[in-house]
Amino acid sequence: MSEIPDLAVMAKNLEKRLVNHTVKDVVLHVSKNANATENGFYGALVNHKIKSLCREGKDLHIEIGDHILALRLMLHGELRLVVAEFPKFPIFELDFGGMRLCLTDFQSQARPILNPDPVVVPDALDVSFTFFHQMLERKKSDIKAVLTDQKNIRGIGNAYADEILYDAGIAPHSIANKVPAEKLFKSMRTVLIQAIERIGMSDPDRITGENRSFMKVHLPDKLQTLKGETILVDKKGTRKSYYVKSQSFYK
DNA sequence: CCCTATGTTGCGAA
DNA sequence: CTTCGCAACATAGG
Repeated sequence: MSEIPDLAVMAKNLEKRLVNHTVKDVVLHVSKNANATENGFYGALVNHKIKSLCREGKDLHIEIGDHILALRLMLHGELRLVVAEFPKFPIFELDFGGMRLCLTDFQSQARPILNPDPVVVPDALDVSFTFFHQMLERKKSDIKAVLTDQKNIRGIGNAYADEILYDAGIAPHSIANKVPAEKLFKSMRTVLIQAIERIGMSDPDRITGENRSFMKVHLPDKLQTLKGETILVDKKGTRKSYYVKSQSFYK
């Protein structure tokens, strides 16, 4: 659920809280999706300091000693910094001796990844226009499916894809290689960067959850946008797209 | 009780 | 072979 903006704010706030803390213990509560055993995480991470923490696509990357610990939140993963609490649905935790960082997920899909493979797919906020344009040229599927597929560009999910396409005035089921690439590229950056700024301002200490109060069209409970446009809903497979009539359909 | 939410995976179809 | 579309999985909370 968490996409680039929420994760970016989370990463910044967590970094403030965690840099220079030493990992004293690790607990792997749910191992089925992890790429290492509890002993593997323990050996790599314990007695090492947190050097930095950043967002990479939809993952958080924590640099600990000479290792990278990636946390992938999937749909419902949440992070909490706690002292005495033991949050429900624990997946993994880093213990700093008193304070603990807990990854939880009621669907048990969130996972810790030790030393993830180096990333080759560019992030939506790092990708060059040239690369983005060439990637779109190769795709004949729905533009929305292209934007949300992490094999193309990383970090955008169902909700922000709707917001970006609304901003660009492009209908979600347009054919990817027919849409105005430059317009879409600009909207992608504008929407994501503005959301990071707004969430950062309104939730200066947020380390979990998401803030969708700034969304303009991905509004499951509303019939109209703030501008009074009727919100249309389309279901393709089980994914819903929210958009308005004025978004052009390129085919 | 039934429905909703959606990231990711994997398979069948084109 | 490649690419696309969709079903399947996970399950708390409304």
